[in-house]
Amino acid sequence: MSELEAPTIADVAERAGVSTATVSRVINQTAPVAEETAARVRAAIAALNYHPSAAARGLASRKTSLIGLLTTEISTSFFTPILSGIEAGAREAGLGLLIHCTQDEPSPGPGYHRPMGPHNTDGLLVFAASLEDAELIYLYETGFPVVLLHQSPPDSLDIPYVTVENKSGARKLVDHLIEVHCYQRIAFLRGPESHEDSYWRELGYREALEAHGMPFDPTLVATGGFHKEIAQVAVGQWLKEGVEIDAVFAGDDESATGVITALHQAGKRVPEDIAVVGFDDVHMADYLMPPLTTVRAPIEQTGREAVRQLVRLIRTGHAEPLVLLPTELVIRRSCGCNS
Amino acid sequence: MSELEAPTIADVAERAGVSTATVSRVINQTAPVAEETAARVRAAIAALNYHPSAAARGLASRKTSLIGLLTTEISTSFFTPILSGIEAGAREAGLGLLIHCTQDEPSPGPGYHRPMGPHNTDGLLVFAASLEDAELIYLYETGFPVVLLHQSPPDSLDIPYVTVENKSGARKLVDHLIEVHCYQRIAFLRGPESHEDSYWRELGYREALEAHGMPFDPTLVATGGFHKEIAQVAVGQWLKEGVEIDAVFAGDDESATGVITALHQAGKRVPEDIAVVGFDDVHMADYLMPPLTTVRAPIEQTGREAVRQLVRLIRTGHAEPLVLLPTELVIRRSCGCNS
DNA sequence: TTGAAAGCGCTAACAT
DNA sequence: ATGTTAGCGCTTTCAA
Repeated sequence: MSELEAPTIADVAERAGVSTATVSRVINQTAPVAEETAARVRAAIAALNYHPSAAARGLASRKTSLIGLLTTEISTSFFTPILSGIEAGAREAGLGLLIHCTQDEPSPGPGYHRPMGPHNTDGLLVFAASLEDAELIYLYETGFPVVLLHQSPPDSLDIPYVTVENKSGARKLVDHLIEVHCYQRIAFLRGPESHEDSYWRELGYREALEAHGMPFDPTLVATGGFHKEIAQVAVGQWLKEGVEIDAVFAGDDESATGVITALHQAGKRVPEDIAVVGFDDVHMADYLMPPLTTVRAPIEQTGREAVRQLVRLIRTGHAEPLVLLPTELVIRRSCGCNS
Repeated sequence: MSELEAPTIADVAERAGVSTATVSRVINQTAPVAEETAARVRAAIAALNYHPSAAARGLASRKTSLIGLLTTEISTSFFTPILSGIEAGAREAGLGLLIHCTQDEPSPGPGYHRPMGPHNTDGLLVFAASLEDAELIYLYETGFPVVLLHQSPPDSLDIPYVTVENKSGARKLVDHLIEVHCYQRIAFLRGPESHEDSYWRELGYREALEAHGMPFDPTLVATGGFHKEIAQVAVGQWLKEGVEIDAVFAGDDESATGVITALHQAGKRVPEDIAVVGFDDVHMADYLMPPLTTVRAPIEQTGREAVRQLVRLIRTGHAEPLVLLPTELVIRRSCGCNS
């Protein structure tokens, strides 16, 4: 447990018989160095097991080599693959990843302690509604690189954002329910208000109904919160009230799980009595009983792509204003197909 | 997009009419400051929206206020709650969290670039086998704070570690299978070798058999890899070979999902024909068909606790050598109960 | 209770 | 191709 002092660039320079500037040059490949000299430096680095101090480097170069991720959730089946994609993207870009979950935190009033920002990162990834608009706007005006994930920018500022084709995915899904299975009474479960995804999915749902001349019935819409338990009680409520339902579009796969469970508990068969479909195609979707018909959203890619855009923004000052990743219908059995 | 220069401590000092030292004192509460002065400083900080540079602070104080997390996986149902606990723990401790997934990376030969260590963090959380023993030993000898998660230290060094009571949990589970359900041929699915958890669970399995005078039969053990697909094919293999099985202890819930699916596909009923039990009690466990009997491992707490120990280690130089979180049997239906 | 000033370990501009 | 040196923005003695 002896607190050994870590070697500094000066130690390396001394051992290699060069100046610290030269050591810096071979480390950062920022200027040509004679191969023989470079070799000596590398040897010294290896011998001393030298690793440059991130703080010193950051202070001198004014960059942290870190990106930050602000999120509202962390262990949901939806966010988890996104995080995976982000981590992989950051790693590939040679950037460290700082993460922070925003929960019951004070609004940015006076004395607000920003967990991440220009003081400790080179750029920020902001998932869903994890940052107040005011903060977002402040960062934007300040010229700090930010990319939004599954959320559009406030005040239509041109902050780049990446998300999936929610509306058209939902549209395809509900079209399938109507056209192939001829379901008439299709229910929809909303996600939490903080998820813009839910808003677009509902729009797709409504468009599908309208396109087929079917009325939008408010009694067929409830809140599932993108959450198993919440969806479960919502369905229980419908059942108790005797609402007539042919199929339920659960908003996401997580909710679909709760819906299926509620239906089973009520003695209903899926899909014979009531069909169920989800959205996202999370890992579990294929393992539910019955296997879940859903929309594949490339959410891991969403994370990777967000990092790519953020890196572009950091390095060039520009990025794609909007990246919309395509979604794809995944037919399994819960909709009534293949059964 | 104007690249505004961020205010420095000097700007704050000037605006408040004090020295930078005083500003530092009110920020860090490192020495008494007259309340009236402090108020002026705080006002200046708020007015300028000042946030101290992490790099400068780190360089001067020789601490980063960051902890690092090294892991082999990130989006598994097992790791996800751990991460959640770690993030919450770090947030509560006022520390930033840096995460890095170690995948197909070069061994620490010459020129090895350590993603995290003394150069960029105050301490490290190491999950499972995410860091080579050599590196671990080096960090240990260097006196750098490290806490292990779900893994014991190499060479029995006294590096603190936290994990769950795998062996006794498995023992209780298999005891239940034997004593309550009288299953004779109980199969076991191993996890990946990199997961020490699997080793201890197997030990619990073997002890339970032995305690009941039942032979250990190698043909009843295969590798499920803590993975749905792998478990699925392992079970398929058993079925194809006609191995007689009463129940399978899947190693973890993830595998159990694959086992149940394989059994369903083969036309077997769970638990009537073959019972299935898991380990971990992940979120999905209660939503499988049938609901999964398993062992509740407080894995989110495991993450929180690891952070607590790491913080202790950083601040005091000492921590609990071993924290073993208790596990608890969760009886649902897949074992044959309540059906 | 406060200020002055010396670094912390790097990078980068400027010399040579 | 390489060395010198002036900061980067803080914290922390040391004085006052």
